[in-house]
Amino acid sequence: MATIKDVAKKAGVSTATVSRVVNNGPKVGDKTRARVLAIMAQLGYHPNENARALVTKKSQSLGVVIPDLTDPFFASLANGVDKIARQNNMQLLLSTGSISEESERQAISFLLERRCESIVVHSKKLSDQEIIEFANKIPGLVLIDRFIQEIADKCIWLDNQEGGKIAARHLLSLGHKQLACISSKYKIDDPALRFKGFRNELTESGLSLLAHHIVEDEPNLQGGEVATQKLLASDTKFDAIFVYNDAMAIGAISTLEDNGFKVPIDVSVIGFDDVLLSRYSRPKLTTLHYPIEEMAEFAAQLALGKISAPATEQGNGHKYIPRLVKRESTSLKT
Amino acid sequence: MATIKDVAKKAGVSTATVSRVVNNGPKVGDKTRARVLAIMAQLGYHPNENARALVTKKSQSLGVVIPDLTDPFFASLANGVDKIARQNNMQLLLSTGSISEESERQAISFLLERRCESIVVHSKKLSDQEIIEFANKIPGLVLIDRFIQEIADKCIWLDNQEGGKIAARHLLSLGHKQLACISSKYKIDDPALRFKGFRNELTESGLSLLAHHIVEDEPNLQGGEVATQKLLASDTKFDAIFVYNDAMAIGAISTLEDNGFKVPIDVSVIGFDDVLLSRYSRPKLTTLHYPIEEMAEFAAQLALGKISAPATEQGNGHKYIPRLVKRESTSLKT
DNA sequence: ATTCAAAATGTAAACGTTTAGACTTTATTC
DNA sequence: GAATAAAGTCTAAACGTTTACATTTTGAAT
Repeated sequence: MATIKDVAKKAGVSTATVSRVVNNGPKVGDKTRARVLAIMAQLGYHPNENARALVTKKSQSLGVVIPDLTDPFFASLANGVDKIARQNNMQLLLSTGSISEESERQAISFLLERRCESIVVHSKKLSDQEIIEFANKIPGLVLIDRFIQEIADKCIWLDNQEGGKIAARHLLSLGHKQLACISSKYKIDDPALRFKGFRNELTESGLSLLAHHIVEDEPNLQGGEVATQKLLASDTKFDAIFVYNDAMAIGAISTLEDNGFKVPIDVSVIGFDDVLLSRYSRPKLTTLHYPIEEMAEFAAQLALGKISAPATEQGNGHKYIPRLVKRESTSLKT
Repeated sequence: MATIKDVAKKAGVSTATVSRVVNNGPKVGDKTRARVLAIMAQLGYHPNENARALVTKKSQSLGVVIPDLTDPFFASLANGVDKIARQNNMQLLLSTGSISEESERQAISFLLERRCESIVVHSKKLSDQEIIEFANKIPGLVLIDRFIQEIADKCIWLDNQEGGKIAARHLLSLGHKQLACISSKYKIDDPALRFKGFRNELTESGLSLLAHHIVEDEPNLQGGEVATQKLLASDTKFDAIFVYNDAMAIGAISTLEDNGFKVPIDVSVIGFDDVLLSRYSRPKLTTLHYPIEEMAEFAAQLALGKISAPATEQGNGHKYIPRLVKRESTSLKT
């Protein structure tokens, strides 16, 4: 692979001049520029970005850490970041760190070691402390889907608890009284907060949510099916289900219908996230819109320092509120 | 950010020794190793991967070029590659090059400039010639979802034409005679080959496929809806539709049902790809399984040189055949 | 022609690593 | 305790760039 020296020698100029041509630098004559360009093409020269990053201390890339590529939710997140990266002529550096402490650490380290100066991190397992340390090392680190007080102005997050509350109000307003929940088996904050908000609202209405009203499984389509089977196998009576996310909700509806329940006639189902899929399932899913792509774009701009940082108003960081999207999977209690 | 020199100085050893510790090299005493390790932790030292890549000419990463993150098909592809990367302790370097010649070129160049030595490329727009040139520069480049004779043993591809043939046979065997097609508006090989295989098979059965039997749109859910609306708006009669991919097929079913058609009673619909979604739509989608994740894993291994390369048998490269998955969206003509 | 500023180009150090090869210390054997 | 092998450590060059600063060239103004 040709280097800048090869180009310089063949063009009869110094590497400094070639470098200026490569970077569209200012002080270089027209004929020289043309000659160098020609030779670059002839030699198939591609600058070594590692060398360049080493000396400039810039990586020209925007990093993003997510657990998993196949989950459409994270795909949207990554896509939002990618969009901003392109707008700024940078490339996406994607690092997957499936939800485990060690792999999240590795994923961030990977970016750090490449001296990626701006990164959007989704992390559920790392301790607050460790994330704060990373943030101190990387000025352009922002945290998405999580709130840590000490670095509030670098946090872009969704108020999950409020989401649970909104879901509860919706179901209650439809006249449902026997509520069940399908949750994720993973012990991260999100499900806990969603169901806390949900339960609080029920309590205010004099209803309660008992342990056997909540079943858990993997937060995906299959998990929704399995969880619903568990729910059906128990004696629990329910006329509405609040489900952790859309994928599970669709799995739940699938299983309910396979077992002779009509949604929403017999059971109302409400999901969370509003992934594209929810608009195309039958019945169309009522859910809470999680503006993840918008949040990701905001996060990316923040990471790149493109935003003059309205920062934290109430010390809340950048908080987003989910929005109820009424479709067809919930209806008035019959 | 601490460098190897800082660590060396503080530990009272040379950078060579620190380097050996960092890389788990052999010739270093136990007490020294322990001391260096301690100091590394204390200083929060993270090796500069750019410098390392510069001198070793190894990037420790596995590249993948895909058009888009939000398409579940490509997400699966990337996921397959990611899986192999992890197995080999490498990180994924993902480069998106939405389907345009220039952005595909940029995406590959990005990887090349980082001296990523193994890359899995999905490219539809670059000319054969240009891809061959890249392949010559990068020994570890493999091409997925496309076949180029000159680099046959680096190609992992699916026989789309055979897929079209299988779809046609299936529909014919169910007694359908009035076939329509919904295609992608993008002029790449895949739809062309799928419908060529489909048409050929019809011709053999004495049926024909005329221009007005084929409508095109964006290859996504919305596109499927729009295309179906076009089909309904025309006078074309049809009792079965072969759809370019699952996303469009689900959009199509959605629109058909909104217009009073029952699937599969009134119209059979067959998709292509077998994305996860197809198992959860209602009715469950009959489709052709595209083993993209398996192919991606194979491609990644090939790129990494982990496979002793059974290479090309018939000069066909690594060819995969789609498999019919019968579910609920097709049925006997009533 | 001479002067001088501006433009073009070159020189060389620096970025943070790895790794041959040289050197030093330690342990083993007699 | 000498000889030697083995283990540990260091020195210094190299990787491919960028970029201050120095130098040369050009051309306009006199």
